[in-house]
Amino acid sequence: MGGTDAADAGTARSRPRSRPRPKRKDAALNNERLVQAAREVFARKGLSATLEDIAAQAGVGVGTVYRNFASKREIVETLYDEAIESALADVQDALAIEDPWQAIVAFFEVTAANQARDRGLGETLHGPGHGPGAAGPSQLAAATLVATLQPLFERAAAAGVIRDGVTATDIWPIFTMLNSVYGLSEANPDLWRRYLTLLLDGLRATDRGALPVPPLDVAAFTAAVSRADSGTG
Amino acid sequence: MGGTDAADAGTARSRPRSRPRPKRKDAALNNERLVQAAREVFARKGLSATLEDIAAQAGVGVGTVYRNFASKREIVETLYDEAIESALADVQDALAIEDPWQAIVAFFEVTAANQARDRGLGETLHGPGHGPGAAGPSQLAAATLVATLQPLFERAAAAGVIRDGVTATDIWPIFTMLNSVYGLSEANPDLWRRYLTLLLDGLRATDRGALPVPPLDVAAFTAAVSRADSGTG
DNA sequence: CGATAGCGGAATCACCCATTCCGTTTGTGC
DNA sequence: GCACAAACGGAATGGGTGATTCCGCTATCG
Repeated sequence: MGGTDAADAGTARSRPRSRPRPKRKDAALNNERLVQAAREVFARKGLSATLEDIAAQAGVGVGTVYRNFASKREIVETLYDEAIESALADVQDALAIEDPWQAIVAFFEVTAANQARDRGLGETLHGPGHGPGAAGPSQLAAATLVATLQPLFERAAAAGVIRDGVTATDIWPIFTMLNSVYGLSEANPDLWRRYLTLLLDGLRATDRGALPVPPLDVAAFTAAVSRADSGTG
Repeated sequence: MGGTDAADAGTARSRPRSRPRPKRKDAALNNERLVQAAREVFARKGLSATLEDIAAQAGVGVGTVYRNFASKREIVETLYDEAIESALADVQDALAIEDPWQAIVAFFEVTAANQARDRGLGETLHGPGHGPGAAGPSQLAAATLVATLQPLFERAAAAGVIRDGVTATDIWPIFTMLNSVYGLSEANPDLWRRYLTLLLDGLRATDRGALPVPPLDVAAFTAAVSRADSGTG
């Protein structure tokens, strides 16, 4: 095996004197091309897309994928490294909005739109993940996200614009639901907005009575997030 | 390989005279026990549960499963044969309720509760299914279901109790969303009711403005249902 | 040109699960 | 009890999927 292929793809250079070869031009191109391809494929098919899909999309063979990345997991991490920070930033953006209710609406719309556009993102933010490889500090991330969201919800509660009893932990189930609906109809890629509207209208302060079941408390929330695995149970 | 094992398991009895062997007592028990085990396992884990799970639950070996059923699919069909009729019956029950809005609420609650209780049921009603085996006339079933639901929604629309623009095809995405949320927290098996309430309150006639995106039309609906496959796309 | 980094993609490996096979156990009829 | 086939358990098999590795071939660089 080549041995030191993947890792130092971008580092290279520092060869003592008389380095026999610099680096082939086409090889350099491929790295960039692969990242792009992976981005597209994961966005479209989710993290369970195969490396062959990605290679094909990049117009190369699978071997080349491994010359640029040590494993599938590494690709995913490369792409979705900042996913969580990005989501947290969305919360901050939302907090910057004056109107407490509009802030919440904006948060959901932006975040959902991102996840609708990029299925891999949604799966990354969702926990241990559905693909073989995926895993991560998602419990931590989720907990952080909830903590960050707290002010958004508290502000809305204080302003009386959000339904009684709605808490930040409600976002997990809500995004789970939205996730399931993003790809329902190819002909109708924005269909999810319809159901987000339904949900938001349900979240809004209302005279229609209390919610029938309490939300997840933080412990249950964390538990739910960490065992978030696909199908079987 | 007894040959004629599976099919006639429950028929027996009428042994003229001098039949070599009647049927072993324990064998008869196992059939019933297996059905029960399958019911429980599919309810808990969904249709992707393995036959080994079922065998274990029944306290027998896999071989015995095959002595009672020709294949996994046959088990599924045995158990969920009447699933669709049952769902249609729920619609009829709902139509029997005077109040048009309460009828809709009742329909969703009953149906969702059934699917929450039995994950296999939800998957069966959901289309081609997530497991290797599953498949079926689900497009047809779904179309039938929508047709059957039509009166329920039309009546509510006529009474002005349902939000403008909500149609029977909306049930597909809604149940898809609910499906994703049934098992979120083991500590909180009724959590889904919280989100169903949110959705129902969104569906109710409201002064909060129109929905942002049109629903699936019947064609798109059918398309969506038939390609309802799991993750990857 | 000649050496060789890089390449494509077939072959491997690792899992997973339905289904089949077969030696062993266990009711049954005598 | 006894003989025997029905039933049984569960290991072996077969097919499928997808990540990862290997290797002969090719294109680039000096």
